[in-house]
Amino acid sequence: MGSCMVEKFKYYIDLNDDDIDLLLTLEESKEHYRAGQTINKRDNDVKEIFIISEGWSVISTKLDQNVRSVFDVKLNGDFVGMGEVSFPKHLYDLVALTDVVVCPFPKDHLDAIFKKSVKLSHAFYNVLSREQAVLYERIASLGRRTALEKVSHFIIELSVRKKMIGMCIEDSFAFPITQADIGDLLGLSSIHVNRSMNELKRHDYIQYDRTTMKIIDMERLLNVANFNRNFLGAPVKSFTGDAA
Amino acid sequence: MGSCMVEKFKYYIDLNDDDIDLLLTLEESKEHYRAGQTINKRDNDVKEIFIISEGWSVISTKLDQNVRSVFDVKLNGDFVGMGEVSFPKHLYDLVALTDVVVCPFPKDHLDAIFKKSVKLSHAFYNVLSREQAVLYERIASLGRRTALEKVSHFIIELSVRKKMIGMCIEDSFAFPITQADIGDLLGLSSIHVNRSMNELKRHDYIQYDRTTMKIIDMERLLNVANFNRNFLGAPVKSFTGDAA
DNA sequence: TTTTCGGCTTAACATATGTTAAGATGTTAA
DNA sequence: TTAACATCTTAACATATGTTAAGCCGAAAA
Repeated sequence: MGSCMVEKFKYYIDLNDDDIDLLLTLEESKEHYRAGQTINKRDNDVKEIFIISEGWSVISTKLDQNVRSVFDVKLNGDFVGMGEVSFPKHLYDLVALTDVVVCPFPKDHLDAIFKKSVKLSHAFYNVLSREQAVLYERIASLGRRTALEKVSHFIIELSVRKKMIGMCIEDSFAFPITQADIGDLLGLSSIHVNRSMNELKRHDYIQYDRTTMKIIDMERLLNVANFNRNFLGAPVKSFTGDAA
Repeated sequence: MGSCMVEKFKYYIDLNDDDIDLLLTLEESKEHYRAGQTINKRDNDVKEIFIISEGWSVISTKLDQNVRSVFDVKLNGDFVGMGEVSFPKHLYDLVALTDVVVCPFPKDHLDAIFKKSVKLSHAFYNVLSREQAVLYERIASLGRRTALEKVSHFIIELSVRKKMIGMCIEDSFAFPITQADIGDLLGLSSIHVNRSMNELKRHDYIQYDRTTMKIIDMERLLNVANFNRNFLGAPVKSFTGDAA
């Protein structure tokens, strides 16, 4: 099996052999973590960027003794720490929800990329921009959507992301996340997450158990969520906009 | 008066004469907008990055006929469109709250920067990373804070930002933003923003009128807001962390 | 097999925030 | 000067969401 970074960037830009060689040189061997383990801890030194290779994890932080905020779920193929790499210490915790495999990419290698390849520098910049767009979407969601909309939106977003990596077949995908975690992600109590999910189930929009989520009526779910279909749109391959 | 971009980046990195020349070459003349004008419109072509030179503006989007989400307030010295530049079309509206002066920086010039200066590429990447950290903070705020905490936090954040640009004297600063706009920013109704602000006023934590905000009891306001003092912390000058 | 435990489910109740409406105030336009 | 309009303010009321508590269920541990 090849390089995580190469696989990932092939989606954003056309890599030539030099690019691929450069990336391969800089990559290290995979690391394994168990469900529940903390992969990165806030305030620890930032040593690397990760690409998730397998499993689910979440980026989160404790605001207070009893208050936790979850910022995002990270899946197979996602980058972690793309922005944190500009800071000396980790800003957030990265916690494994399932068993997880990650590809670490040492952060001083990023300096090498910037020196040697304009194209790859662009690519890193673009990844960060896309992450930013997703965060904006989340802000709008948190501020101005009802619980039912938030939950629907979250489920659809996951199905879209899972589909992109071939892990969503017939609108059905693995769903190993706790309702409490979803609450911390959407700014809701776990009880209210439960109410909302069950309402969606009662209407036969979705079906789920402890391990699996299946969207039954995507059309109506999209409607409930008020989902903007192009917010996870196609990537742009350069600043000048000559996309794929 | 010199270049906006140079002024701004001096804060992030040590610019030598070549860097400064490069930035100066690429900068264009300032543009003026009137209060209420839309500076960038969503779906229009992205042509440039801006640095705000004077005045207040907001980044926002309409989710629906009656629903608007405000993502951020942009002040003197702030970048706008640092992430949008990776997309062909604008993702959000940029609206002037007061009369505004901006320094445009054409986006194809960014390509030139990436080709000619590793250091400046780093700097742009770092700016984007810092913006991301602020967005994470906002997400935590929206999801897990009460109205009173949100409003307090917003006022303190503004005072910190205003202080950084020398526009906050004795905890007093210009405040030309509507309670409705604050509501759209914090995910609250304007009525509830009013309730919260007046509660803060009644306790003599703050004092304000249509044009000016003054923090009277910063200690207690920080306490109400549960403000994390280092979230607007010092910048990092390279990925390898050899800060200033 | 039984026990334990974490997560799900539901209900009853509490509360923060939203909504509507009406008047006050200040600012701009005529 | 008056009129028109934005915004702020306050009150009464409606509702979405949070909280507490209790029982249930299924997976892992003993």
